[in-house]
Amino acid sequence: MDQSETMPQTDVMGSVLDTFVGYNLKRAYMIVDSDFRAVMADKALSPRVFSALTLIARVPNLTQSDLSRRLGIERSGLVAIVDHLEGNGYVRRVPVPRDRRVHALCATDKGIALHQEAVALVRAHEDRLLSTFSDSERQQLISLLQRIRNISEKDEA
Amino acid sequence: MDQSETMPQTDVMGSVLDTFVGYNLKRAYMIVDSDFRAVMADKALSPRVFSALTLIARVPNLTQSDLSRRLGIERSGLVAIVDHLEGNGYVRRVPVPRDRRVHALCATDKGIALHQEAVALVRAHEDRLLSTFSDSERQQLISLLQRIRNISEKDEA
DNA sequence: TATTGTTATACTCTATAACTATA
DNA sequence: TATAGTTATAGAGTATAACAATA
Repeated sequence: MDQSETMPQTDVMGSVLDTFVGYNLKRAYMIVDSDFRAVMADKALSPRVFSALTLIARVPNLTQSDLSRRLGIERSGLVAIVDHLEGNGYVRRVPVPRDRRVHALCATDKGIALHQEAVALVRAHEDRLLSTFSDSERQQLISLLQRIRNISEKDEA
Repeated sequence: MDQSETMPQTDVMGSVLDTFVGYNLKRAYMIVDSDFRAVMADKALSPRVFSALTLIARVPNLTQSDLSRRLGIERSGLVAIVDHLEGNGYVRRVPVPRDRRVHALCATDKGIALHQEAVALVRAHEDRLLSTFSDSERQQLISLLQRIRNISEKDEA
């Protein structure tokens, strides 16, 4: 009788958990996320605020609904983010005459400046954290992660 | 004068965000995490409870401190997880005579059975979600993610 | 003194539902 | 009716600090 059918193997060093993509994804995500927060703490930019500012700075006249779709978060969750950016003078909610329900999100000069500083800081943070990765390995990782992102876009369509 | 020095490029299709490892990591993580939760909902196993049960089932006589170090979460956060597993009869906190501070965590037969079902379900969930990945691509992704995990272990040491 | 498990607490991110004002 | 922005609320997950029991 094969014991493996009735009993899980004990694993002392390499855990079964390490064979799951999801577990490795989470652990890696938490490391990168936590380093990001440490680096950006004095700019008061969390990952989500950074992402929002980046899109607002680079895509003119985004609406909040556009932005929520792009970032994959709910409209309701975006309100606090835009409040924060507007409260610190990085972004303005500009009324749109042809549809008075929507606000166009426009980065101020101060917002553009912060965006540029922030991108440089985030690049430096990733360069340092991933200093043992070759350019090709880093690109490979990004491609594989984008494959996962694309799977879910297919499901939605 | 080079405009790229003073103005960020606008990006309409592929965003700068897509060039950051962290952003892709987060988006991919959220997709896998959300699919995991949907699949495991009727077993009431969140990712963290699944991970805890898996280690408890496979590593005999773990203490909570051991487990928290293995999972990379605080001891305080583990209490609710073990409470949940113990409350449902999957795990017992067994007193250890030689050190009365610690509890050995032991999976019950019911816990072992759930663990085995759960591992099969999680494997199926990843096989389905990553069905466009070859075995080698999947292993490559895991290896790259483990490289990130190892970076941080180095920092801790 | 240090460690184990625990409690209390708070913060971030996220989601859902319902509201309002427009269209 | 449907959509944009908003509010209220709740639920995970995480972290920090402090405590009692024990080493």
